[in-house]
Amino acid sequence: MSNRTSVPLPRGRPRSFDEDAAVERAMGVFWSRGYHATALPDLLRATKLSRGSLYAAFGDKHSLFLRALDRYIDDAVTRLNIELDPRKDPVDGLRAYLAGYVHRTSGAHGRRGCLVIATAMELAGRDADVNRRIASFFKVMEARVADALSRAKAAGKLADGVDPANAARILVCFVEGLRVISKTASTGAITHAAADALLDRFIR
Amino acid sequence: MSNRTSVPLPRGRPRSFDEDAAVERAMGVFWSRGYHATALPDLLRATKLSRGSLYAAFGDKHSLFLRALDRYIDDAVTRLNIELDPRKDPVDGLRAYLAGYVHRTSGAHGRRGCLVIATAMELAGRDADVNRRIASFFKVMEARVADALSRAKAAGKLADGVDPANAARILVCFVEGLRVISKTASTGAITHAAADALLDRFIR
DNA sequence: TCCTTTAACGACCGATCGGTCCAGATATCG
DNA sequence: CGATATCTGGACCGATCGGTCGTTAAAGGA
Repeated sequence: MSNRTSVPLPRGRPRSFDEDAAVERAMGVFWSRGYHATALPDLLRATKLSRGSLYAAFGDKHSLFLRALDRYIDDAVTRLNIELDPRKDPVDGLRAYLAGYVHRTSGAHGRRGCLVIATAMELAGRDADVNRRIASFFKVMEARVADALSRAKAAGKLADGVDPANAARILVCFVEGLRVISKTASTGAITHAAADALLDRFIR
Repeated sequence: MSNRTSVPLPRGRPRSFDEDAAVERAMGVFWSRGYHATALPDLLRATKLSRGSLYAAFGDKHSLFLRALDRYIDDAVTRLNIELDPRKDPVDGLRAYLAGYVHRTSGAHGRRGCLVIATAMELAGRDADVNRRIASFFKVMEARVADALSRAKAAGKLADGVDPANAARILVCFVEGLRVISKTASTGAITHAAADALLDRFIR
């Protein structure tokens, strides 16, 4: 059973560009420049599309931005699901999670910042679509971390008196704060040591 | 000895508006909307100035923004110096510091966000003037917190194995991360509990 | 009171914004 | 091959951007 949705077969000239690749390139531009500072010509240059093609494919700048943001968040959630996979050791997972952020906030990587945070600060207050996506992302991340901490606690690996929910919020705020200060500071070994020290306060 | 700098006395019509108050109102607009999303008419409405007056007084939008950012940072550093005053008990100071951020990130306050973080994400990568100010601000904050922690350690109030420099970076990242997630989430009691739990891991 | 000096104002500027539309190219199908 | 459908590039649109400048109003000093 091909042609599942009973849509008539396309007849004319087929699309000659990869839509997902265009979204990814657009994501890169928004990531580097932010929403307002990204002008149409920037997006056209990055996607190698003409105005007409871009508007036909994506509707408008805002819709393309949402596609790019979704892509960025999907990537992050995928990474999260791998690092904090319930089938793996939760403490190892938390170490990998923190190590990932330390790496991503070091040097030039760090200075590029984070599209989610930049968007939260630039648009979340005045854009319901954006707000929903970002609130959901932070919620998912905190839930994944809390789950890993709960499993660690059940395995007797948490220090006395550590509450998984509180510790999860602490860890999430820590890594997001890392991304903020690494926009301007070169956070190298100190950050690595800080991440280790923080986790060591929680595990037995 | 009046007229110290041998500047000729002003002769014509004196300025009829308060420059500092105008900077403060402009700061509020940039704080709420961000740099790029703030248009001249927004600033004119907020400051009750005409285009001509605003440009005569402040040069251009970017210069006015730097004035506003400096004002915001000065306020924050002043608060920091009060909360973490070396003459006061360092642990009380750290509690006040965290409590201030918890309060400032709750409810509607939280959703307004933080001008420093928003600016870091929006402009720091491409604006050296901005980058310098923000890097310096984070450095000052981390230094003040580290100093308080060092004093606490000297007073025997720190838990075993806590390094003031690492703990300072952790606390700064935590509070900045708080500001990020509170842009979209309503962080109420959980955040308060998390802040308490974090500090309790460091003090004896 | 008159003159000098400066602030205040808003019309106006070129550039650029996001977005539309059309003419021409091109690929597929009957 | 011809008909058809879609893509492609860029001319073009009104709106708005940040910024300038000539005019007017007002406040001393002489």
